[in-house]
Amino acid sequence: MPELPEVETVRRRLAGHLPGLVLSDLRVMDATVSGQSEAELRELLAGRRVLGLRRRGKYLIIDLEDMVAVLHLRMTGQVLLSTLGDIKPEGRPPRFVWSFAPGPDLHFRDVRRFGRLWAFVPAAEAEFFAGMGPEPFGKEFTVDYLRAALEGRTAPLKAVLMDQRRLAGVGNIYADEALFRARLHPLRPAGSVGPREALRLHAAILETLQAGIDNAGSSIDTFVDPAGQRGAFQEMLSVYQRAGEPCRVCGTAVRRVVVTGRGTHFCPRCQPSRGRLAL
DNA sequence: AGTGGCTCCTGGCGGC
DNA sequence: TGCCGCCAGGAGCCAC
Repeated sequence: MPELPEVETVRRRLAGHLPGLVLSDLRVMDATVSGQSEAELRELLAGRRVLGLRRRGKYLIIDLEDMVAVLHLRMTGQVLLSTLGDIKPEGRPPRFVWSFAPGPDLHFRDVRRFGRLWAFVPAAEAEFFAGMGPEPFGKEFTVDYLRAALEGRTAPLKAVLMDQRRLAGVGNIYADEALFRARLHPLRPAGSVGPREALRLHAAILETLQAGIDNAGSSIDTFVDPAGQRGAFQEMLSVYQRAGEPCRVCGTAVRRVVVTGRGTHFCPRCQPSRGRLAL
């Protein structure tokens, strides 16, 4: 599940290879990957030089001369670069392929086909990302911002953390891990979080995301970087997908509940509900 | 407006 | 051994 750390891992890898190359051609094997046709995408993108790579939340942004391409990996998206390792054919063809001159091919693989590609002029970018919450590592995401985002809300704390309009980049894995680190119960009403707890949560979000980036992401399911390498953060998870296993801090069995349709993992002892919840 | 439920998609896995 | 049905989840959409 590519979240901010996984997309950042992809961005850093590509940033060492793509800038300066010309996107010479592209082929779309699965038309559902974009609302734009292969011909439209080629018209907009082909022949342009790559200027750089950015990330916004879980979106990967490829800056080209006078044009922007945006890719969302969603659940199972993989970006593979042929110079970084042999791209071995697997059962399913890539959803699209970009060819660079001189040099490598970029394959976008995506088993569950939720990933999406967009292309537009730079002037359209602000509208594209309008309504998206601040970057966790940006200046706007302060403790005060977090407190205001939680204040008065009855929705589960975890649901607010994962709401991309409130905060960009946090998904299911890092929400569970950040809440564990902050010792906060995922089902606490967001508005019940006090000032000291918000301070802990703010630090926990940043520390958890940074640990994910430092370990090249979590390869829980299919995530690999553009060289086909797995991340290592899955080996350090405290609660995510550890239901029934002992908490690494206190030994209590990790519990699993469903919060807004998402598997949610927590330690009932380290993350007490403070009597507000019958759990 | 805030909240929650549904949908997309398919490989993998549990159950019988 | 084989097959059916269910599950995972980011984000958009819809209903209340």
